[in-house]
Amino acid sequence: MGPKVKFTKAQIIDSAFEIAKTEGIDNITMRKIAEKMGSSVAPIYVNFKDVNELTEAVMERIMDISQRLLIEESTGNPFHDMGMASLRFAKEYSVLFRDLIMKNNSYMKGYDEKMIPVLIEEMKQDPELEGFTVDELKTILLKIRIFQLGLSVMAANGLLPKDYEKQDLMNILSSTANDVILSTRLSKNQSK
Amino acid sequence: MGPKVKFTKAQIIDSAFEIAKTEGIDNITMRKIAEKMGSSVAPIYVNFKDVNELTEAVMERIMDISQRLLIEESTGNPFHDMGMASLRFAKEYSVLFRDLIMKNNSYMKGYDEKMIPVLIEEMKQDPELEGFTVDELKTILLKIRIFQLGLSVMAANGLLPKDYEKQDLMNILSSTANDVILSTRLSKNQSK
DNA sequence: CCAGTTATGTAACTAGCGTTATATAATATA
DNA sequence: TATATTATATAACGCTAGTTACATAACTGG
Repeated sequence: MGPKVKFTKAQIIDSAFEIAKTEGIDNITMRKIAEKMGSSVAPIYVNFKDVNELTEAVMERIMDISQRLLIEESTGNPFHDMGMASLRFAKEYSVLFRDLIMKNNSYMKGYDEKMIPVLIEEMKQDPELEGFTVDELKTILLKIRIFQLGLSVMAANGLLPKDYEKQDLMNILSSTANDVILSTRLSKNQSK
Repeated sequence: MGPKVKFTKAQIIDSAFEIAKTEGIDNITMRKIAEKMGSSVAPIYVNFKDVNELTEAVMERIMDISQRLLIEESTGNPFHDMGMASLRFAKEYSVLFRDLIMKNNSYMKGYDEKMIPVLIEEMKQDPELEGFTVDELKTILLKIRIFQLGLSVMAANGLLPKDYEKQDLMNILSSTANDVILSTRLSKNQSK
């Protein structure tokens, strides 16, 4: 019904994603994508209504990646998995990470709000966290999430000591998690 | 030697800062500033070579503010002061905070690097931190700085529980600081 | 009071953006 | 094979930037 397709939707998203990954989401432009593909802007407009629809597609691609990272790091320990996935994302896609955090975007917010009750449930099953009230668990989780975010932001911005590797990041994260848990347990027992 | 000055350098920076504060640093434009002042762009170019020189001036203004906050919160306890100042900045200037953190800017980086040795020295004097090695103090400080950054990012992005006030922020910060210190001391004693 | 200086306004130039109108050519179907 | 379809290229339109050229008018030193 027409000539052969030279530039597919997937290629367009790929190119747009490359730009977003290196220059940030706001720097996606129709002309840059076209140049990257060696085409004009015409094929883009055949596949996408406008630039918003295209950036939406790129956002979905980004969410897929963060989902993939979470699966790749899956060990069954939800703290570890989320921490590792978040840190990998912050390090491997630091520009995008900054974009997402900075944009205060609804993807992340909704994701968080869905994950918190799940994590609390997981925590209830964890023998290491036995004996805590739900409120205590919530506070522990909040502290760990705050720390993890701070760590990810530092990693994305190169604010950590030069020789810090991924393993060091995980170590300091789990070390601090232990600090919080241990300390909470102590003050709990003391007040008894 | 010429007509009266109607638009001073200070006024220009003020207007630019207002725009930055509400719309972000990238949204400073010559025409917007002019409109805010009720002038043309001409007075701006008399006072600044180009838009970069102007945004530099705005950055300095922002640094002045963060400095002012630090002084206003000064109680002698460096943890408390930095935490409070950072949290106030994140809450009162959330757009700017996001710009600064996420831009990976050299101001912050240099500031951090200068502050760390100072804080370590202060920590050495703190009776609550007696008996720790310098390496232990460094780890404690790093953990607290990471947590504080995460907390500030959450505050700036409205990611914390709805009813969280400034006092709650300080409470969770100092609570976590205590967790870290207590836990570090325990594991230190255990290994003896 | 005159001349030079300069603060300001106006309008234009350039560049990059999203978008669209038009032309062209390749393909499938009838 | 002829025609309708459609993927692509080109170029233009309108918009918003930063920047600058030019005109105007106010002030000051002589």
